Amino acid sequence: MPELPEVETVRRGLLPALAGARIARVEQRRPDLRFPFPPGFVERVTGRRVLGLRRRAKYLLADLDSGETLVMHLGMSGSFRVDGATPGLFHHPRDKNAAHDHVVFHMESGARVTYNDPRRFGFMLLIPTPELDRHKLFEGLGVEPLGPALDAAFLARAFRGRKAPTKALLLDQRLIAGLGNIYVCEALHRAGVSPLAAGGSLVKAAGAPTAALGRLPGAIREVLEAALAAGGSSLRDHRQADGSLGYFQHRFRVYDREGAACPTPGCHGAILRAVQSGRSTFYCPDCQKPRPCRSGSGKP
DNA sequence: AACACCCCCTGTCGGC
DNA sequence: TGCCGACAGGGGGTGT
Repeated sequence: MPELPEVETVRRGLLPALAGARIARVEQRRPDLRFPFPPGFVERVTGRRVLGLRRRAKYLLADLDSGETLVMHLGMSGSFRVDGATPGLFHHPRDKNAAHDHVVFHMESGARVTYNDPRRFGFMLLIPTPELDRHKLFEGLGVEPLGPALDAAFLARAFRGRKAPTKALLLDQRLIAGLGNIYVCEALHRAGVSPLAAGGSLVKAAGAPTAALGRLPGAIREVLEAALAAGGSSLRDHRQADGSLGYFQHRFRVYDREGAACPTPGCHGAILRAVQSGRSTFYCPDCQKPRPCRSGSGKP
């Protein structure tokens, strides 16, 4: 499930149960997820108070009063469920997946925060809080797509001279941190940019962004904001921490819509599926042409 | 350096 | 109905 809007939605959902709360007990039900849990994981987390819950890219960061930060990544199929403290919210179908409940945080308040992850591509680490920015996982991370650093000039600098397709560059967490396969497809469509075009083709010789590249930051921001407002996308029954479903998946314009009519007004194209670096790309070949002709004169 | 490809793991879905 | 391959929101590692 988890790209930026989903991880941020999870963060907000966990806030009431975690922020300022003390972890009374931890159940770690297996030795590893994608990576082994850090040595002494249970002991280092038990009894700690959670000072705050932040997000960076697709990582959740719980700052503990021990001076360590619990770093959590949801991988492809990770999710959190909160229950116990506020009865009567929403009853999650928990039994079905209980085999994949790998970590349970029992809060002092009585709330239970359960991490479930069938594919186990997620992971948890403990890193001293002051060292986070220097840690291997974070030091190379790119800009936050909803932050002020993402603009046309930034993309022009990042894309200049690059032969990799635009899709691959937008997925590269070292450039922009937080986008995933869905929202890259959606943003490219909204901007009218071909996912197949070389990144460098969107930058003029002098290093200035083309009109097409200029539309991308706004398109990225718009689609992320809209997804956030919808509580993220709920694919494969994925739920928010309170058990509710995000509904942005109903607003996908291209993702997983191969063969459907392009939703761009006036466009008569049909959505295609392509494979780029082993992952599906969905796009409209008519309004996402390699040579952007949507604005400006269209001259070379 | 930059890019393409493989892999980790489980579940689900479509085709035969 | 059942079996089998393809594919899934991520990203680390390796080989060219």
